[in-house]
Amino acid sequence: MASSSIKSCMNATCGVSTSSSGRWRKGWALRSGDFAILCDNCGSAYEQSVFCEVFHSKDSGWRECTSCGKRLHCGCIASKSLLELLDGGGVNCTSCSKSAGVSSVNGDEKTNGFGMSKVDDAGELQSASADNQLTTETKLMQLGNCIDRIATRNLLQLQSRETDGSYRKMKQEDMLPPVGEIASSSFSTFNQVSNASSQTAKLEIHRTTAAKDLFESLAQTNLSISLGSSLGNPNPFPGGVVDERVLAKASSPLQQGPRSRHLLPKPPKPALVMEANAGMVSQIRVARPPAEGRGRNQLLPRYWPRITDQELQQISGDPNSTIVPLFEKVLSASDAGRIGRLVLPKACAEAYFPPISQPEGLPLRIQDVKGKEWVFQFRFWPNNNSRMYVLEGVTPCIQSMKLQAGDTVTFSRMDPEGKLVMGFRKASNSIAMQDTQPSAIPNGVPSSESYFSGVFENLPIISGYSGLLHSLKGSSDTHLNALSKHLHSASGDISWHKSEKQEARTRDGLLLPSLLAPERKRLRNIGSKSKRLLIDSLDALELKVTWEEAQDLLRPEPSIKPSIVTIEDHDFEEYEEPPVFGKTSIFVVRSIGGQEQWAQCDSCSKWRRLPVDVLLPPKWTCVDNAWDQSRCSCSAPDELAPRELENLLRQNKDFKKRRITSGHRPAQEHESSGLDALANAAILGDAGEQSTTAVAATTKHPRHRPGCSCIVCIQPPSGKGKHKPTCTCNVCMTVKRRFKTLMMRKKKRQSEREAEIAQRIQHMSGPKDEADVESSSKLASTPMDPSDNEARSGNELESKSQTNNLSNKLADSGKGHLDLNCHPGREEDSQAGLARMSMTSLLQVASLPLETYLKQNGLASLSEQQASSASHVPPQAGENGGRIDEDCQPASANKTQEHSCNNT
DNA sequence: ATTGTGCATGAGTGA
DNA sequence: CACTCATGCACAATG
Repeated sequence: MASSSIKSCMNATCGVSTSSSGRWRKGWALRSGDFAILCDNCGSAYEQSVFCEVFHSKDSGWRECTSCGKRLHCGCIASKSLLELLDGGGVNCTSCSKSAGVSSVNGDEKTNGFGMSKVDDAGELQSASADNQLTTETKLMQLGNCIDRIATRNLLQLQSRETDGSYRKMKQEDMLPPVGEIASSSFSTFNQVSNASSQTAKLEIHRTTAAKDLFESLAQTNLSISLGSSLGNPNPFPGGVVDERVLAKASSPLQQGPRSRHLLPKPPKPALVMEANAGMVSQIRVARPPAEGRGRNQLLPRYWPRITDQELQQISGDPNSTIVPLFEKVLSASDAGRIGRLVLPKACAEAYFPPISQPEGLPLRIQDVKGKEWVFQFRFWPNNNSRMYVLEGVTPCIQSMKLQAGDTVTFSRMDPEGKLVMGFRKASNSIAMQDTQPSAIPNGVPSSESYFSGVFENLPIISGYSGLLHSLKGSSDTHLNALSKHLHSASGDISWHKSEKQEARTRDGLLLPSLLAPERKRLRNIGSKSKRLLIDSLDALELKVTWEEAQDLLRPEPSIKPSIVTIEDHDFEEYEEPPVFGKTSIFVVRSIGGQEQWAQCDSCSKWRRLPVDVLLPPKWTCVDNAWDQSRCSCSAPDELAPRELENLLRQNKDFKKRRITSGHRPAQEHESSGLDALANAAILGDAGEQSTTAVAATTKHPRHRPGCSCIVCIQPPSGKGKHKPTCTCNVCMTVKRRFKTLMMRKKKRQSEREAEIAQRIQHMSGPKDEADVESSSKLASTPMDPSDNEARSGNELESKSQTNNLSNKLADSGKGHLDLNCHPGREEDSQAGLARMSMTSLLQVASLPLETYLKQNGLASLSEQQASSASHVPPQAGENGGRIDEDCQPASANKTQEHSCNNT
């Protein structure tokens, strides 16, 4: 992975700047809400703010390949001629230009008034159909690419369709055969949106019989279809007749090329998913709604139904019925609120619900997926000169489905009864589907997940995000678990809508931003148009997790020595060289002493023990293991027994899980300050020591929950230096007090345990008993086993001697007794001491064994302290001592010596 | 006081 | 710029 400098966001309005010197500063290069983006070509990392759409700005210097979405930054573009400008607008990366099928895009758009790559697409189709065993991914990709392009270019043009009201009887005004005539018997895989594709394709088929041949041949490849076929309806969505206007539109070259792309609505994610009978392929169904209804209104793509066969069958329950997905809507806060009014998209209401002339409307019977029938009042309010349609009385239904804002309700019609059916999709799945589903990348590029890994194979982060994907996909929503499963069967996915594909590709390619940075289009799809819903909790999760992952992985070149820069009394390690993405490793804290880092050899996959302070390059092998000469070769045996290794990995996995889980907390929680992180580290130090090993600490705020608006949680992100070290604002004071409290708490626990252990030893003699103590201390997750401390202190004293100054200061401040609500106005010295420490040092201090910490800081031993405090501290102080009393009042009667103010 | 109802407003979006 | 629609808000109804 090439490295490059982290730079400020290129969007002038973003204002993100990480380093005025242009150098990368460890721990400061990124801040919450920012993340690195990588050039797909050279891997250079650039910083991008979450919300500024650098990549969407043509002035940014970044361009996306129109075909594959590859992002290339200006440097690459300039130096390597990586882009081919298309006549129709947009750009192609050279690889796409060279690859079969795409190279013709230019010509298509120039020569074909319909913007269809008539000849080439057909050629592609033919080529694809030449082999009925379309089993290779490449061919699927090609096919997907082809169909995708067709669909993309024509999707919008097909939105205006006119029917006689019955989806089974279509007007033949355009002299086009019904879709079914062409595709029903054969090409049964197109779903509704892809139905548009098929209809689009139909246009072409009409003109190129070769394409039809292809479809027919495709049918022989066991590509099965969608709703219609699966439910016995040969023509699931025959509403698609292209009317004259459409044809006229389609005839307009103006509609083609870049404009069409630009206009391309956010399509249903898996615009076209083929379902192989072999079961290898996902069958996410994305449907255009049937073009029927009175309104003739074009449905915004955000309302297009996306329903899987499973969902449909679940809805239907009756194999003789045909479910016609009508539309869906992501619930807004007000929809899901207690008001019980679900705002219906006007076009949908007018198209698919009974016509109402009076505002009072009429009761509407809608069946849910369980077969339960609900009656809602379907009505409208006059709104300006328009109407606003609502379903009233939906609260019970919403509640029974356990839906909330961000979840999706789907409306379908069960034919021939014409019964309305309401389904739902939980937001997690929705997001999983929308954001993480693998896309079939054209030109032989593997589906997103593999592409993910392929492009970033050197980036351990991939697995992490992959894990995130999986976790999202693995949502508990029973209605879409099947869907989630399908998401993993990426290899079979054939095609996506082009823009969708690009988005997916872009996201995938972006890696960090892709998951983290909600694109505008995507946001639009996720929820409302309102900014209020732009970031839901899961988005926040993604953002935070990714950012943290990025922080974990951005590291200096191992050989580079930093210069220390003091900024606002904070020491930063500053590097001339840009960061690299380092190899992930596993940190463990052994109860028997010391911390360890374990890394896996890229060559032999053996795990090697490393010093904790070692930063590894992205590629690392045993040969590079300069720290253990006995294991500096891949031939050297594993140091870990399989069981130990398993344990190690499992704990690492658990840690990641915890991390992801905690990522569900509001963004604010992640934005703990450096001191907060330190305090948290202290906590995690406790927690981590509760087992034999502990994996690295997190900066998450452990004691606050979603919605917490406490002074700590609401503080700004770290790294921006909004609070000076001498700042005595409530936030800073609270954080500092908290840290001290935590240290004291740790100390107290330690002393209690030590006393307990001493007591046991006293009562139980003999080596067996000692062993029991040892084991029980581990099993009972007793942190800070004194023997451990002794064992570890030796190691750590040396390596962490640098932290002694800080520790002394911490200890000084810690000598006082704590009251989190007091205002230690004369704390500045200790604060300054804190602030001057690098985060690394702070974290190290926080993870020091208490005994070491106390010794280093000249504190009395625990037993001594206990003895002395016992004589001074009133009984109630002891009762409170175990908890952090952040809320205690300065004037509290509880204000014991232990909690007395530091400013005394 | 709480909940329900209907309308108004304005951000966001597509054409 | 017109339109959609999420939500705010005032007023009414109800407990």
